[in-house]
Amino acid sequence: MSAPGEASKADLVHRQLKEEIELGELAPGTPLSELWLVERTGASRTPVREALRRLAAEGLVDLAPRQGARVSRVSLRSVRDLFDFRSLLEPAAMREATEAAAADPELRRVFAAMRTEFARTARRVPSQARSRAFYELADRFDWAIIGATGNEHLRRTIAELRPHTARLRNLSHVDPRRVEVSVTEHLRMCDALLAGDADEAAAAVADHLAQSLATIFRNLAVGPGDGVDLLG
Amino acid sequence: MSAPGEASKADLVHRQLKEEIELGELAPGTPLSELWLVERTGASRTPVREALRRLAAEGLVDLAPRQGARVSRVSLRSVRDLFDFRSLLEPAAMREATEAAAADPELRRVFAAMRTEFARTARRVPSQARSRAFYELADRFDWAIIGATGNEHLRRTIAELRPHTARLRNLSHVDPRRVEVSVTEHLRMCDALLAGDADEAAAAVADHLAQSLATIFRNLAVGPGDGVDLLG
DNA sequence: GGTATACAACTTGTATACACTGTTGGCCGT
DNA sequence: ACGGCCAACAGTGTATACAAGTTGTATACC
Repeated sequence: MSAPGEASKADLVHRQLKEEIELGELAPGTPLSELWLVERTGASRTPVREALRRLAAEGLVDLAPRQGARVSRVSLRSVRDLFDFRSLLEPAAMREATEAAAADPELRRVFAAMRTEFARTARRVPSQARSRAFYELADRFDWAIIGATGNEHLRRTIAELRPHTARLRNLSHVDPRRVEVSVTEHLRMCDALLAGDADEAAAAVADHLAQSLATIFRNLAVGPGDGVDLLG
Repeated sequence: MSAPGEASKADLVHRQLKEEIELGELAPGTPLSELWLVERTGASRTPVREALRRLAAEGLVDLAPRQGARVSRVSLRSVRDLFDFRSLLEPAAMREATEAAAADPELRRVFAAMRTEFARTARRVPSQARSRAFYELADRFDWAIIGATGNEHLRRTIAELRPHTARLRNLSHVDPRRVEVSVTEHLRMCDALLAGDADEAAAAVADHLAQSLATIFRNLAVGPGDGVDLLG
């Protein structure tokens, strides 16, 4: 309790790198030499190594045994895989959250408050600030869903996918019209969840994911072939 | 190709520990001091640490920040979570495998051969040897399904759950009658897969998992409460 | 001119020494 | 006898030195 940091240097390096990869500041394909990270972070090789291994386990870094680490690349294939997988997991999580909310008034209150915030966001004029505010709110919503998920495996797996999704958002530019639609999708999810309608809530998540994927593909569609790496 | 080991010491330690945990030789709750593992494995602390972190990421080891690692405990809750999660993932994987097999004659041949082996197993007299042979075959079947899964996330996640399942099997004793039923369940899966009936294949997996869970709960049911740790 | 080979720089893999924290047992005081 | 304090210990977190492998380049040879 008295620990100055509570977090080890490995934690700090891990968090910092994860954030930079998520934000796209470290572009896909960027080589991550341990020594370079040592200079950059001030930590020694041991915690840097640990952070790299963790990132590799999360799929944010590609690790080649004796030749170093790179920020993982993003292919059209990997995007499709990611969203297919999310489409499998997140409706299930939403179902659990819906049932949890039905049984827990406090949780219901939290989601009701978020619904109000989404509605308020919907009425704001489109702007970069609104987009930022929306995505920040959507993040909190997602975390609330994750938190309401009882199944440890499901919770951890979904949480591990989030940085990938966030990175995609940050690598492609935000489309204001997409925000418009996404707000209404979130309202639909909130309504179903608050109504205790698990099927509808799950369907809402699935639709939301399908729409997100379509938008991302539209904004990313560039390369000649399918297996082409987008960035890096 | 000329590398003497191809595998780093961290890999070796990781693999060894994983196997020992899976087999139950290292019981849940067993403290895993780094120094003890250093003596035990002959490697130095660095690879030992890396192996421990990896095992922790896989959920086979519980890591308490400044006080060491223990083999992760198994609770009724964790068993339920595991099987609920598998029930979400594996039918989806089976669907993918079914479609892959429909499109790939070579793959179909592999599964047909396995079906034959399952049938042969069914005709053997019940014995410990048959049980071992069956589980070895079932393992190969599972890996074939995993291998036929196109989605990287799905594949990796399912693969990561396998050691947990195997450990449960090894911690509870094998029930010969369960083997009997499980063989027929696998035959049903093979038939559906070879017939290209994805729905039936998925349903077969779901039933198989439900039966497995029921058996494990029957064989483990002991403790007073729900949250009670079984071993360690 | 092209190819093979030896070398050099750099990278990761491993071992070990040091720093710091949490725990445990005993001791003292009450 | 019981409870709290303190010190020795054990264990992890970190830094760094050393070993081994890989890649790219320059050079010699065909």
